[in-house]
Amino acid sequence: MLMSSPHRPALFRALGDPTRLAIFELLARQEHSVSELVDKFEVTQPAISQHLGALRSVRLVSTRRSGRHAYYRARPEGLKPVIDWLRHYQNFWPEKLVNLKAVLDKSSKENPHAPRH
Amino acid sequence: MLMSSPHRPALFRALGDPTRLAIFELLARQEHSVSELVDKFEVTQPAISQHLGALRSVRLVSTRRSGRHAYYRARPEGLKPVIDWLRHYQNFWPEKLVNLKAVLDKSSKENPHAPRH
DNA sequence: TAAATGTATAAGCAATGGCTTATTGGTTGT
DNA sequence: ACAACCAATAAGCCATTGCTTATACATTTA
Repeated sequence: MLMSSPHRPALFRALGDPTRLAIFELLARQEHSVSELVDKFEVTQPAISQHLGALRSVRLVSTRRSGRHAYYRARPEGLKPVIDWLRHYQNFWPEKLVNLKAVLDKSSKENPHAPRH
Repeated sequence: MLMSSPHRPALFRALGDPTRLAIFELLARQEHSVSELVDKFEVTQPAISQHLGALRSVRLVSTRRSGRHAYYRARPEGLKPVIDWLRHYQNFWPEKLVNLKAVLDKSSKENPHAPRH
């Protein structure tokens, strides 16, 4: 049976913990085994495994077993609900306020510290 | 002094509660007074005020006072850190995995939660 | 087989979060 | 002035969360 997409609050909640978000960001850059992740954070292995379980439960990461190692990587598609949600607002917010496509089109190197008000 | 943008985990956390996310979504569609929000949810006025305080603390909403009423509305710019974060991934994820622009270009009818006009 | 290794799960604990009722402060209307 | 009203804050309660240590399970290695 096809698994349903996690509810948006659950997705946001999964990303709402600093350690867990950092883990996700590492896994977005490249696959890591659990023990590799343990080496990179100040928490114990069970804590890492629990964070991975939380990320897995909202389908933000996938896992692959090889021998006694478990390799995790981010699932970019897992962010689709967030993207859809932003697109949703795109439809009824004044374009000038947040033009998602324009933002996404921008080169990432331009003014990372642009003023906000 | 210029206020700094909230850290991403804090932003995600603010959106990670179902009631608070629903409040934000209402405020994204149109301005509401606190008492109007109270009428739309099953929680008490203090609970609503606390959620609004949480959203305000990460700059996702702004407030305007008029007489004894306080009117809140969403701040689309408050979502910019989320958009920037997604764009960030755009730069090092294989395009086929999550082409944000493509997703944003898709017709909204395949989105089960498309906005009512 | 036994020991070591990698990971997941169990159990418990302190901190946090979201709610409630009670109260306060500020504004409007009589 | 007083009462009614709107919203924010205080204080307390209970559920959840993120961590820990202890343990279980599977795999590899000696």
